[in-house]
Amino acid sequence: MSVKTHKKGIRDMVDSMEKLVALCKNRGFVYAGSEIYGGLSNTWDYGPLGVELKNNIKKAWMKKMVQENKYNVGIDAAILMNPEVWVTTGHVSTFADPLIDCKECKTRHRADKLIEEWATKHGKDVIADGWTDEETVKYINDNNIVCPVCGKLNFTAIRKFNLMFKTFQGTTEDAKSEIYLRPETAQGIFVNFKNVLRTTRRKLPMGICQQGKAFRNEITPGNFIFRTREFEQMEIEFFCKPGTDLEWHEYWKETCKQFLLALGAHEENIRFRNHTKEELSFYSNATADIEYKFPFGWGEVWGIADRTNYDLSRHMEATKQDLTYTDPETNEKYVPFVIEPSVGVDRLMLMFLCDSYEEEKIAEDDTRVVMHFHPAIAPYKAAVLPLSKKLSEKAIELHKELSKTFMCDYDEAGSIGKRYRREDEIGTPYCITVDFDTLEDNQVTIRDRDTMEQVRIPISEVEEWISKKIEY
RNA sequence: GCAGGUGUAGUUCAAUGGUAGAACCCUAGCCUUCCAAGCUAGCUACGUGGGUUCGAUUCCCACUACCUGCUCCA
Repeated sequence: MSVKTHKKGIRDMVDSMEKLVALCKNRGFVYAGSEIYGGLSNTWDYGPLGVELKNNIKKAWMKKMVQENKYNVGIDAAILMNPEVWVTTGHVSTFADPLIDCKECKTRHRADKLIEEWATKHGKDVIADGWTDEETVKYINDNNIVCPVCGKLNFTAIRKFNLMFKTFQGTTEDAKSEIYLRPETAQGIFVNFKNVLRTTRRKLPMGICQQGKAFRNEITPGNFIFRTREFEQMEIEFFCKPGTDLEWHEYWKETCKQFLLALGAHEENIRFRNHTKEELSFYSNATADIEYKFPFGWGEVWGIADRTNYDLSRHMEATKQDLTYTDPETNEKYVPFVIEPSVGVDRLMLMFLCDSYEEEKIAEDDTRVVMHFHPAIAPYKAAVLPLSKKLSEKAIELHKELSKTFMCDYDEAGSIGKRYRREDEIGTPYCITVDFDTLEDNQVTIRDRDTMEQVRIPISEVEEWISKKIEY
């Protein structure tokens, strides 16, 4: 994978998210959700430029992970799944914890754990798991179980935070038709493992790739599009032979990193963080996060986890289906181990927005904002700018032609310098100027956003020239 | 969900118990032959709902949204 870097120069890190959020809103990358109704907490809508950027990132991922990777194939599973899936994964039970807050010291506790801890201390053996809310509250009050932090007995009512969004399938709203919006895309891959293996006639190792929305009722979302309740994931479940998993884990760490670098991310803003033994899920062999240095601190962008054979084994238990793989050469039979590189699209987009942002000081009292997107992900690849409105006809003709191949902007309002700046601010890498000589020699000037260099080439070569530049 | 702060055009800021001004941005016109020129005109705001009041953007309450701290993670 070749690595292209764009102009680094003297570059001010976005010191506050506000500037970026303002730019996003102002130029049509990201708007606050449901704004004219007073908004809806932590929902964001992607505008005309935002959707281009996001789609370009998704396209790039598909290209690198599916099209160019010999092991991988893609699928797109349904958001709605059989609710039993989430029972198997533990999402139903784990996230139905009875939570109470102490009104005195504002700490939060699990009501059942509170009782069990108290019981243990008092030499009793009580399992409060599975009690009704009434039973739990009654037990706490009857036994005068106080807050372990402040020692007072003044709790809120029990609340259950289920991380999953619930809805109903069919027209009746009874418990039987209750289903969930998926809290992760991964399970859509696991339940299709057998289908994909058979229909593609693949051998292991094999990866299944998927992009799609997932929904989580996070208690604390925030930081713009970094953590939202509705988000989009790009996940690979990479199935391999047990014992080779750590090797593949390294392979995917490197592949993911190279992906980011190929799209122009600054290496100094990226780091790996390996999960400690305490952090690892009980079933995981290893997990490494790729973190990015956001204006608000280092944040996880890409999680690369070794999930062992946990998921497939659980699904085998629950469904009694055989999800083992038989090696066609050795006849060896095993439940594949899984490496899961999982990245949030919205986070990735935020990362590239931050990483591309530059506030360039031109004079004492004059700054311009330049978004240094890699041409591959830039919303517009080029803009056609007639030097004068008298040249509109020629310019419109060129714009129409180029638009057949890639997203191309057109602007004839205001001075040429102003238009350059407008394009700089939305990250358009190439500005094509149609001038009066163009009418004579059929050549145009292309200006590079990062280097400010200009080339003059025949109109007939423009499309190929730019197409070459946006390769990745 | 809890605590603290904030809420006036797209943005940054004013003023006011008698419904609001500016700059930048944006739009249109004139002008303009390569990096924010100029001139003219124009568009656009008191988060939402109650209450007090003759009258509320201003005072009070509730809600909502955003920012900052506690939980979780792509």
